[in-house]
Amino acid sequence: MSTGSRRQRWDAARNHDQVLAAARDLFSTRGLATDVREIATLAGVGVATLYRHFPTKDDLVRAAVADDLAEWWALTRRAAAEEDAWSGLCAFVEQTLATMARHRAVLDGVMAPAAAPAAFEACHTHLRAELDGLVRRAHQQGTLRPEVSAADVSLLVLALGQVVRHTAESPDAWRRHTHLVLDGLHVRAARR
Amino acid sequence: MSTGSRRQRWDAARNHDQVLAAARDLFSTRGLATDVREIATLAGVGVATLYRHFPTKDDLVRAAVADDLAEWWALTRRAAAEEDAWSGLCAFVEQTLATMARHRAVLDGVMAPAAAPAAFEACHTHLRAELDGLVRRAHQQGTLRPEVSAADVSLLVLALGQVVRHTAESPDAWRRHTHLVLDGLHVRAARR
DNA sequence: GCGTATCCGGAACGAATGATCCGGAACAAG
DNA sequence: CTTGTTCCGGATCATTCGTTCCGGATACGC
Repeated sequence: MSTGSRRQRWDAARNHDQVLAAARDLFSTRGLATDVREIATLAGVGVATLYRHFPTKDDLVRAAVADDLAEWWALTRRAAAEEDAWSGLCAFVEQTLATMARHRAVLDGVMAPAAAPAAFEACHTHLRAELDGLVRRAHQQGTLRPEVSAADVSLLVLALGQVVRHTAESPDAWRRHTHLVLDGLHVRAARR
Repeated sequence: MSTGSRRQRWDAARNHDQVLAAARDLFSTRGLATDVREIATLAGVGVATLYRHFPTKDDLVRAAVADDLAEWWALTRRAAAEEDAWSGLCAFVEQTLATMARHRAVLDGVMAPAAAPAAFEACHTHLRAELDGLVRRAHQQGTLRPEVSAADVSLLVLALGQVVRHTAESPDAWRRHTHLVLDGLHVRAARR
């Protein structure tokens, strides 16, 4: 975890890691609005030290969520590759929301209309890109209602993020709600 | 519109009305985060005057949204009284979202988890109360999928509020999306 | 141990924003 | 017009939060 760059003091590297750990902790439980001072305090460090390692709060956010975003994207890529596009779509949505539920900063960053830090620039693009193929395949397989576009699903994810925010303490609640809504977009054998 | 209280200077009453009008304007277009100074400026008045008439920003918000909330509640009550519970439910949701789309402060106030000003205290309660009856009747009439509870619809409204926020410029977009999702909760003749 | 380059921590800055103060202007009564 | 009450407006306070500064402490090479 410590930076491999040469010529750095031992305690500096330790502080870097402690700040990063504290940032991950607070950002994931309290969201993007977390005060930088709190992070520094939890890390047992002064604000200046924090800023020495991460010149901007945005940099800190980026570093704190990088792993989670990477993991999220890996999960969604896997979901998008599923043979059955419908179950892939469900997995995609559920894993996206699970990521948001686990890491409130991701929730904040993805859901914020425009005030989102640069750390989340690529998220919407990524979302749309993966969804495009998945939705197309689901339409081909006839398991997704034909009026539903990729943009619709993308919006739906943001909308369900709001559900996650209001039921953060019980994962079952948002999961149930998500399945309820997704089920409404499903074309079952019983219909038609 | 001017306060009926006796013994008030005419310019004070005029200022009261101008502040209220400015507040309505900016709160509805920019949301709750609007700076109080902007409102005062638009009203052609100093901040102190604003605070003289509305001792707190929260009071100002309350006054600015009171009519809209009343109108919203009237609309939803009417929707809740419809014979066909399903179309009543759809009207309920759509009118709620239309209110939020028209008045961003209402959107902010209702969607905010806990930071909502006191002006929106009763909203969730009201929402739930009206939805309870509506959902029960829809279940009796067999037009709403049986797993869907009033709490689900309540959450759904908040979720769709996020859609409104992301498609604020085009009312068609959120309306279409809303119908898409609602349609998924509908029990049609074709199913079962 | 000692000197030096590196790093640290808390105070302080600057901007945003809700709220208050006070000298003076505007209105109403006679 | 005079006078006294009411009201006004901009400066100001207080708080929050991202960010920077600087005197002092610390680790590392010898």
